[in-house]
Amino acid sequence: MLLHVNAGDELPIYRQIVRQVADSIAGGRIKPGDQLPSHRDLAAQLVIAPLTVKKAYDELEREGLIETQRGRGTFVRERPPATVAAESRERLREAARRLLTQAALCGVPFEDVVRVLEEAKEKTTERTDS
Amino acid sequence: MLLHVNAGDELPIYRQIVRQVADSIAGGRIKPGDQLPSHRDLAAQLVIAPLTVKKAYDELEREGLIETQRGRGTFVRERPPATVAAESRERLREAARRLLTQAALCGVPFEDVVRVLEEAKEKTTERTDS
Amino acid sequence: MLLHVNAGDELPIYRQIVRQVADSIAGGRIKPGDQLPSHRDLAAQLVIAPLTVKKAYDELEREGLIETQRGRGTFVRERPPATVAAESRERLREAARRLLTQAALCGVPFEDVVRVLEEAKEKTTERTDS
Amino acid sequence: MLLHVNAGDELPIYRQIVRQVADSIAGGRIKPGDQLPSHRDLAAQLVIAPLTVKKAYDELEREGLIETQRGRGTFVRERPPATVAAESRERLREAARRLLTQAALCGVPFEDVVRVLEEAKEKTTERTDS
DNA sequence: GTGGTCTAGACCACC
DNA sequence: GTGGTCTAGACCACG
Repeated sequence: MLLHVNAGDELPIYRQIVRQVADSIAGGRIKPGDQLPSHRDLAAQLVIAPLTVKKAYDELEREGLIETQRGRGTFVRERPPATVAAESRERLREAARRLLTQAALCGVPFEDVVRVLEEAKEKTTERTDS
Repeated sequence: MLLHVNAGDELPIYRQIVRQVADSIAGGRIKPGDQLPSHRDLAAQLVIAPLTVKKAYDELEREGLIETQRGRGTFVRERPPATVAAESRERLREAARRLLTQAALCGVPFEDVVRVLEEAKEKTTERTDS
Repeated sequence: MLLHVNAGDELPIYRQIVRQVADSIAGGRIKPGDQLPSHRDLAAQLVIAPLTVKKAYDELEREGLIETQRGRGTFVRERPPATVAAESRERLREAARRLLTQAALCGVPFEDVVRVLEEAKEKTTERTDS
Repeated sequence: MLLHVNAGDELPIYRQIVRQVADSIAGGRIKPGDQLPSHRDLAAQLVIAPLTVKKAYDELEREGLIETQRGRGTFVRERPPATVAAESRERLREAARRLLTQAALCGVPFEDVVRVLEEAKEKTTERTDS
C-alpha cells in the first residue's frame, strides 16, 4: 500500500491517512483480512510521529473499516456489523447532500452533476486498474 | 444573498463564509458591482462575532474577489479571476470523489448512487419549497 | 463537576473520565448547554496530561454526548441526532446482554437480576439527589 | 465447561478466561475437586496460543482458586475463598449500574429497562435453545 | 514483535 | 482565552 502525506496540507496528516486507507479499501487495493503495517512502521516510512498514525488507525477502527488485535496487528475488517453499516449509509447520504449543495453553489444543474460523477468514476477505475 | 454557518463544523466559520461567497460569485448569484452587507450586519444576521466576518472579507479581498471602498462599503470586483470558478468546480469534483468512495465502502453500485442522489435532491427541494 | 481519577486502576484514565462525565450527564448533574472545563484546566485539576483529558473529550464527542466549538469551549449537547440515538439504543441492548451474561455466570436467576437493578437504581438516585 | 473468547474484546484474552473460570466457580457450574482441561487442550479448543491459557491458569492459581499438581493436572481448590463469589457479584452490580446509565442517556425510563432486559433474555434463550 | 497509554512540551488557528 | 495538531520519548501489557 502506497501512502503519501503532506504536512503543509489543509487537511491534518492523520486525516489524510484515514482517507487514503479508506480509499484503498473502497478501491479494492487492500482487501478484507489484509494486515496493515504496524503504526510504528508506517510512521517510520512516512517520517512522522507514531502517535499520528495511531490516531488515524483509531479513527478507521471506530468507523468499522479495520480491526486491531492486541499484540498481533491491525487488519482490514471482513464485513462491517449492522450498526456500522447503518452509519456508513448515513455518511453516503450526507456525501450526496454535500455534492448537491456544492453543485448548487457552482450553478451546475442536476443533469451535469451526474456527468461529473461519471467522470470521477472513470478516473477511480483507472486508478484501481493500474 | 443567503448564507448559513455551522459552529460545530470542521471548517472554521470564517472559511465557511469565504467559500459560500466565492461559490455565490462562481454560481452567478451575486455579480460584479453588487454590494455585500457590512461585516457588522452580516455578523448580526449570522449571530457571530463581527471580527469573524471581517476576517472572511479580508481573505476574500486578498484573493481579489471583492473590494472595500472606505466609507462606501464592499463590492464584488469586476472580472473576477477565472480561478474562482475553477476552484469551485474542483470542490465539486472532490465532493463527487468522496461520494464514490463512500458508496464503494457501502457496497452500493454506481447506478444506485444516482438514485441516492435523486432522493437527496427531492428532500432538498421539499425543504426549499417550504 | 467533581471528578476523581485513579492512575493504578484497571480502566485507563481517559476512560474513567469518559464514564464519569457520561454518568454525570445521565444523572442530571450536568445539563445540556452546560460548559465543561477546558481540557487544560481539567488536566491541571486532576494532575494529568492535557492530552489525556482531550482524548476523553474526543470520545465523548464521538458518542454525541458533548460538542466542541473551536475557540469557545466544549458543551453538553442539547439532544443527540437520530443516528447517535440509534447507536445509543444499541449500546443499551448490549448493556442488557452483558448484565444477563454476568448474572448467568453468577448463577443468579432472572427475577433476582431485576432486584439487583432496583438496588442499583436507588443508589444512583441518592447520588443524584445529594 | 464451556468457554468462549473474543480476540477483538477490550479485555485481554487471558483475563477473559480468568473471569469465566472464576464466574463458573462462583456460579457452581464447576465444583471443588473438579479437574480443568490441560492448558494445551483448552488452548487447542479455543484456537489460541497455549501460553495465553497458561497465563490465565497462573493467575487463577495466584488467586487461590485452582491448584496445579505436577504430573496430574489442575483442579478447583477446596473451599474457594468467599471473595470469589463477592467479586463476581460486584461485576454483576457494575453491569447493572452501566445499564442504568445507558438507559438514562437514551431517555429510557426504568420500567422500560426491565422490558429491554426481558427482550434480551428471550433472544438469549432462543439462541441457547438452537 | 505488536498495540495501549501517558507525558511534557511545542506550535498553530480560531474567536 | 479556547481547541487542534504534532512530536519524541517513555513504560506497560499482550501474544
